[in-house]
Amino acid sequence: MAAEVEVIDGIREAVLRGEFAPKQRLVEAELCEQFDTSRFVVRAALRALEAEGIVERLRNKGARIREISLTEAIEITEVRRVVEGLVAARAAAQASEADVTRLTTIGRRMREAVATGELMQYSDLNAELHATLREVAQHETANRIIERLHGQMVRHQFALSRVPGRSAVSLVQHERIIAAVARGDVADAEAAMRDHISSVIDALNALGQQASPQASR
Amino acid sequence: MAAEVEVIDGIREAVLRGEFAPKQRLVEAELCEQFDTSRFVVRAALRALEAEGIVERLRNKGARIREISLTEAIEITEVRRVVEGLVAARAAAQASEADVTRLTTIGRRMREAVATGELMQYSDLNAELHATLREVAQHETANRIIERLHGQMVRHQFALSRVPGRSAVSLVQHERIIAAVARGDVADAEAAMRDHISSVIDALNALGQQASPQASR
DNA sequence: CGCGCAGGTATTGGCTACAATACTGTAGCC
DNA sequence: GGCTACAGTATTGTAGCCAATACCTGCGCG
Repeated sequence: MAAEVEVIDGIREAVLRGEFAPKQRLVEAELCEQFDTSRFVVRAALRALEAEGIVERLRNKGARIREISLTEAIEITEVRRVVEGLVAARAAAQASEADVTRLTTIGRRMREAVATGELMQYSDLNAELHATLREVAQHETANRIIERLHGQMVRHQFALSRVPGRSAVSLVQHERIIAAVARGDVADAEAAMRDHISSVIDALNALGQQASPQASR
Repeated sequence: MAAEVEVIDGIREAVLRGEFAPKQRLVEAELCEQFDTSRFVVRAALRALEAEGIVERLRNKGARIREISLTEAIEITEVRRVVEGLVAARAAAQASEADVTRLTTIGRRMREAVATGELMQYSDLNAELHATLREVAQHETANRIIERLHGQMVRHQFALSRVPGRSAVSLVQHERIIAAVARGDVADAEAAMRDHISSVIDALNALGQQASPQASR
C-alpha cells in the first residue's frame, strides 16, 4: 500500500506534467515496468485514479486518460466558481493577521511578476494564492473537491495560461479578493472570487470559439 | 466487474439503509459471505467506497464505515448549499414547460403531505424535488458531487427529518425555489436554494447544541 | 477487389495462495 | 496482583496464475 500510493502519485504527476495524452491507453504491463511494481499495485492505482476522474476504465478495454471536453471543463469551472467562492468567504471570516500578511505578499509578488512579464512566475503565484486561501479557509470538504476538480483541468488550465493578456486582467481580480479577505468582508470576498472565476469561464468559452467555431466539442 | 459493481452498490445501499453503524469494521471475509463473492471483488468495492468517502481504510487495519462528525456534516452541507445553488440557477435558466409542470406538481404534493402530516411522504418528495432540479439543470459535474456528498450525509439526514416542525419551514422554501425556477429567475432560484440549505445548516447546528452542549464533536 | 468470418494474440478480469502485520490472550516475572 | 513479553490467531497486503474478452490479421468467398 505504501508502494501503491507512490504509483498513484507517480501516474497522477505524469498526467499533470502532460506526459500522457488524452485518450491514450494506459496498458497495465507498461505501467508495471515504468514504475517497477506489480500489476496488482498498478490496477489499484488505476482504480483510484478513475475515482479521481483522471482516467476512465472501460470493461475489458483497459484504462485511458479521460478526455475532458471544453464543455466539461466549463462545467468543472462553474462548480469551482461557487466552491471557491465559499472558500474565499470563509477565508475572509477567519483569516489571522499572519494570513493576511501572507496573502498581501503573494499579491505584491503577483503585481511584480506581471510588470516584468514573468508568466510562469505569475502562474505559480496564482496557484499559491488559491492554495493559501484554501489553507486559511480550513474547509476540508471544499478543499478535497477543488483539488479533485483541478486535477481534471490541467490540460485546459495550461491552454488558458497561454492566452495573451489574461494575467493583467486576473491581477486586479486577485487583488480585489485579497483586499476583501484582508478587511474580513465575507460577502465581497465571495463575490470577488466568483467574478474572477467567471472571467476564467469567459476565457474558456473564447478559447472554444477560436479553436472550433462550428464544433461543439 | 459486473459482479463488482453489484457488490459496491450492495454495500452502499446497506450503508444508506443504516445497516452498518459508523466506525463499524467491515471485515473482508464477512462481506465475501454476505454478498457471496470473492475477497478480490470485495476489496475493489471497498476501494471504490473509500473514494466515495463512505468508508475509510487504514493500513493493515481494514475498512470501517467512516464516521461523519457533525462539524463535517455541516461542512458538507455548506458545499451542497453553493453547488445546489448553481444547480437551481441552471434549472431556472433552462427549464422547459414540461419541467415546470413536473416541479409544480411535486410542490403541490409536498403541500398536501405537510397538511396531512405524512412526514415520510414529504421526505420522499423532498428527495424527488432536488433530483428533478438536478435532472433539469443537466450539470453532470455538479450532480456527481452532490450525489457523493449526499451519500456521506445519510445518517444526519435521517436525524434531521425527525426534527419536529422542519417540514413546515422547508415547505415555503421549496415553494419559493419552484416559483423562481418556473418564472426563469436565475438569481432568485439560486438565492432561494441557498436560503433553504442555510436553514438546513441551522437545523444541524441546533441538533449539535441539544445533543452535546459541551462537546464539539 | 471488397466484404465477412475465423483464428490468433494481446490485454484485462478474477481467483487462489502466500507473506506481512496487527490484535489478543496467556503465562511468567517483578 | 499487576505488568510485560511472547506466542498464537485473525485479518489484510501482495504476487502470480488462469480464464475471459476484445482487437487485429489473414484467409476465403462473393
